[in-house]
Amino acid sequence: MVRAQKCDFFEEVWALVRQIPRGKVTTYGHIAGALGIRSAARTVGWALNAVAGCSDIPAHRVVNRNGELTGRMHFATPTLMRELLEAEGVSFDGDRVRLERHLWVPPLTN
DNA sequence: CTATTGACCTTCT
DNA sequence: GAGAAGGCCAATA
Repeated sequence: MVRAQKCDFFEEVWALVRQIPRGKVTTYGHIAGALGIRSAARTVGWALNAVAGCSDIPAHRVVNRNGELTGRMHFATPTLMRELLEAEGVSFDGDRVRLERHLWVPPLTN
């Protein structure tokens, strides 16, 4: 499928997102930080966008540092992201996810 | 090939 | 404490 050469960065992101347990959410910064780069959070979003609704990557479980569903506009519908999270048992505070209850930290990859 | 933007975060002023 | 700028990787124009 994807030539793991120029997109190896994406693979790492997908690997972590894929490991996110149901009913939990993680943040771009934690993913980027787990990969060794805490500043490349932007690129993390790109990786998700590349597989948003096209792969087994639950991109809806990835939110920003504030718990806002920033990428909902990139989904099929602007409410799809929230619907999916709610369907998994994730609590919402207004338009934001309760990171205090569903914040999942990814394992540190070497 | 260069410049700009993009689902962001960190750090300095 | 708040605001502004920089930085990371990749894609598009």
